[in-house]
Amino acid sequence: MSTEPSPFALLKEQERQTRQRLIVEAAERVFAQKPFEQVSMREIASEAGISPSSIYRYFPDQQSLFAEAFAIGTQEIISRVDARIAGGQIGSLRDLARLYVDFLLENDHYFRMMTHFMLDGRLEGQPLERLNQAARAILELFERLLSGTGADAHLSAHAFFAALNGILISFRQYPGRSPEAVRRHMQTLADLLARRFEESTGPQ
Amino acid sequence: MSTEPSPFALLKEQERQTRQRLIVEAAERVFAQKPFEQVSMREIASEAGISPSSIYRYFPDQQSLFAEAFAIGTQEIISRVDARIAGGQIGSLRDLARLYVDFLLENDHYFRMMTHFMLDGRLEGQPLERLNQAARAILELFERLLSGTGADAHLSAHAFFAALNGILISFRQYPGRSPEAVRRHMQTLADLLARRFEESTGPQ
DNA sequence: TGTACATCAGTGAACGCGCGTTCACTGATGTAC
DNA sequence: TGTACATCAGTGAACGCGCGTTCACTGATGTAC
Repeated sequence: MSTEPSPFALLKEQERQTRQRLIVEAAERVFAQKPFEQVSMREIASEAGISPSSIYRYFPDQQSLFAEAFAIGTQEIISRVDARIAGGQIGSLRDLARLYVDFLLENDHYFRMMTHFMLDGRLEGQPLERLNQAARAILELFERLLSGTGADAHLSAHAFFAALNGILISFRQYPGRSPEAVRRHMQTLADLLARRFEESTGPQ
Repeated sequence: MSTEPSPFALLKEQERQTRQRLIVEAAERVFAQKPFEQVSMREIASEAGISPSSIYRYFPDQQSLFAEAFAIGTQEIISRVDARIAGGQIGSLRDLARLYVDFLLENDHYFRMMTHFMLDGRLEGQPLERLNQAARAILELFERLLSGTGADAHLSAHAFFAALNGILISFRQYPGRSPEAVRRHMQTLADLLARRFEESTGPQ
């Protein structure tokens, strides 16, 4: 039925994807400046240097654009963590916790999107699938590092993952603290948590 | 300078506060039906059986109304916990964790507001003060129950509080689980967490 | 080489919507004399 | 008891705004013959 796509058609398609990518990157730059729920198509277009209507050449609606940005961020965090693991830089739960906290502090818009989707969860289809995959991948990392403790590694991984998210949310606006002090406090709490999870080696 | 307010004036003021309260309660009923960020003044007015403009007789703007609703919810959770403690129903970290998780699962709109303010933090003045007071009160509860473990009770309380919030957020949309299954999973994780914090009695 | 046609990225203007909020007004109640 | 006035809860209509999205159009590029 379908003809083999010509090299020209392929190239065109590639160029199209490149431009699509440029839009997503512009969106990420805007997300870095304000809560992403408040980001409008007009702002993203302006940042990308195109007109708002042009975005609709590449995404059917705002939802899809946001979900794509989120999916890309997810891929990034996973590949970063993978790289560190491959590089042997992550040997303990503590290392992983530290990396996780740092990444989410530095990629605030990604963190906001994650909590947004956790809270409101309007995701569907492929983007939802990607989010769940990412969560599973992270949980597996934690699980692997927890498997030596003798306790139920699966449950522990869930609790630990959730606890780190909670630290990131709960102390984000710690009254009267500078961003750097907040970061230190979060790292201290993450360390404390990791210790609690590492030291308990007894049954159950 | 100021005259003693007459009983009549006092009564009038009381009635005014009662009506103000009715508006807040209407708002809470609407919050129960949808994410509170999506709740409009028109909806609240409709639920309260008044016109939108009437709300402005009682609150200067939407922000203030929402903050008031939040402050009232905060008072409620604290007085509930206090009552249970006075009743001797809370003897362990586990009990407290369980109560906390249950309360926030049952008062979803309150939980959403809490995370909203933690994330966006547009609160100022008195409402912000109330939020911080509430957080401190809860942290003190945790701290008291953790003070026997020998570790730094203050930091542990922070970590534990944050971890519970994280559990509530991270598994809220646990894919493919019924609300009841989600609740059970959260309680399991909260229990696991409490155990980790209780059992570690060594130094540091 | 020249001409007619197809494709498609990009655009400016506009549409329709729901929102928070304001405003001029009504009508009920209480007060002063 | 009657009358003029003050207070204030409540209202319907409207304002102005910014949003996501659509639409008819332009202009550049490539293709067919």
